[in-house]
Amino acid sequence: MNSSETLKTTRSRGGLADEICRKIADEIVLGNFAPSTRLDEVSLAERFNVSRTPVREALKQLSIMGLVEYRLNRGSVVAAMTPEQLDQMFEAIGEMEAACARHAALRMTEDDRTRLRELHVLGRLAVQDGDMNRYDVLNLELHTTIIQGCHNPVLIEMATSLRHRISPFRRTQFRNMERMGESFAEHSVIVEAILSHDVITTYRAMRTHLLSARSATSRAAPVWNNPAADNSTYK
Amino acid sequence: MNSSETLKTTRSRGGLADEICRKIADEIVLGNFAPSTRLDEVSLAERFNVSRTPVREALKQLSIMGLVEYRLNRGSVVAAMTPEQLDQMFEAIGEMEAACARHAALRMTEDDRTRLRELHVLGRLAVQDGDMNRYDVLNLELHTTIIQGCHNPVLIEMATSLRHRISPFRRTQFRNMERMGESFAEHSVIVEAILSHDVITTYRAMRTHLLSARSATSRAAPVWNNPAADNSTYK
DNA sequence: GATGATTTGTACGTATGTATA
DNA sequence: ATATACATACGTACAAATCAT
Repeated sequence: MNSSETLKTTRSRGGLADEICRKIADEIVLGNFAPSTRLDEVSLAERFNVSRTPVREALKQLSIMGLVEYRLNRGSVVAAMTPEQLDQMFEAIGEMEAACARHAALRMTEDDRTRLRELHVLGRLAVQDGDMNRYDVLNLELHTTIIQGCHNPVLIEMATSLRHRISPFRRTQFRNMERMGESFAEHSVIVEAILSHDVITTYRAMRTHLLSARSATSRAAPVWNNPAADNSTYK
Repeated sequence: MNSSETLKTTRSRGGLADEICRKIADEIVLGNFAPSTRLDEVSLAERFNVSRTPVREALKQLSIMGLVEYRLNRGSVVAAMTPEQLDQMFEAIGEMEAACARHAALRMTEDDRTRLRELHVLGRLAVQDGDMNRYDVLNLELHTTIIQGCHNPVLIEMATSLRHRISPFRRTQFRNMERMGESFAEHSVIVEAILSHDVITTYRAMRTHLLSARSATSRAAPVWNNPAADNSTYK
């Protein structure tokens, strides 16, 4: 009955639906639930030791967030994307993050800027070590720092939401050293522009950077939206 | 039992939750449910002649959309915004629509451009007649046309969602002829830039335009988030 | 194409938590 | 501060729809 981590059911407060929502979202974002995976309500309910009700509410929320597709009377699946949709997502992310970065160049606090510098330095070390996994983490943190640097909760929320939506599709972004080096070089321009409050360069460099990331990821894209794909449930 | 429009329940198929969600969203966007209005589950259920279950699911969806605030164990209210939050929303909308407009300048079809021209001409007539209500409608349609002109579903969805979220707060945007005239003049620049594929002018003009709208609306902002405001339910 | 099995959709009841006197 | 009233949270039961055979 007690599935592994259900100890957490110590449950400080109610809000089961929100908790389930977060858990499923994590599984999706972390790649444990792959795109097109069927999300069966009873299985999920059993997995989390709750009834179907909070699971259903969580799935409804996730469908609005775009992480889950909700087909009527036919259950939910982890959102899948055609290469075309992925491209559109990247375009949107580029616009959002470039806007965030522009504001960040004007609004970042000293602490923000310090963290930005630190992360970039750590990124350089990761590149020198050829440690792509570590660079991937640092890359994410750097972008997060810049996004949050705009200090506009609405922009932050939108950009973060978009990042979550594509995360299941970018697990292989840095497969080769070449792309990692390019990425770092682009980061250098961005970081320097932000630190010198140069809004125009910041904006352009961030857009350029995300266009590069777009093509890099698109090239790496396998056959996701396999039409007659696996009906395999996650378990 | 049959409240006025419940005839509509002819919708044989399920999807009640989504339908309720849409209905409540409409009421909010149209201003029938004012910000800070309490959304009582049983009252809503009775109003729509359904049980509380689909209402709850709808409220969860609406909270993710940002139209409703969901406080745990304490029910839902129509999302209210402080002037500061409203300002942040406008900033985000400015970024989104400017991005949409830039893409629209490159991607609009001939039909799109024709419609843009038509709407702008109709807007001029409304200004000449001093018809603010009509201009308000045309203004909305023009912006919608531009947003959709980017032909990126993700950007369109985000921009549209933001517009819905602020709609309860902008019902008094055009109270004076002066602002209407300004708005039309700004539209002229934008429309011309789009029609001549001038991405830079389009982008800058749209940002400027929405900054103007921001200050105009902010100035008109009354005491929305009244702390000890009415607990009046919508009925 | 019809029928049974499985899964989703809705209703309702009870427990729990919050607000109020 | 305690008790009472009331609204929400979750679980369970049943109805309806889809899928497989």
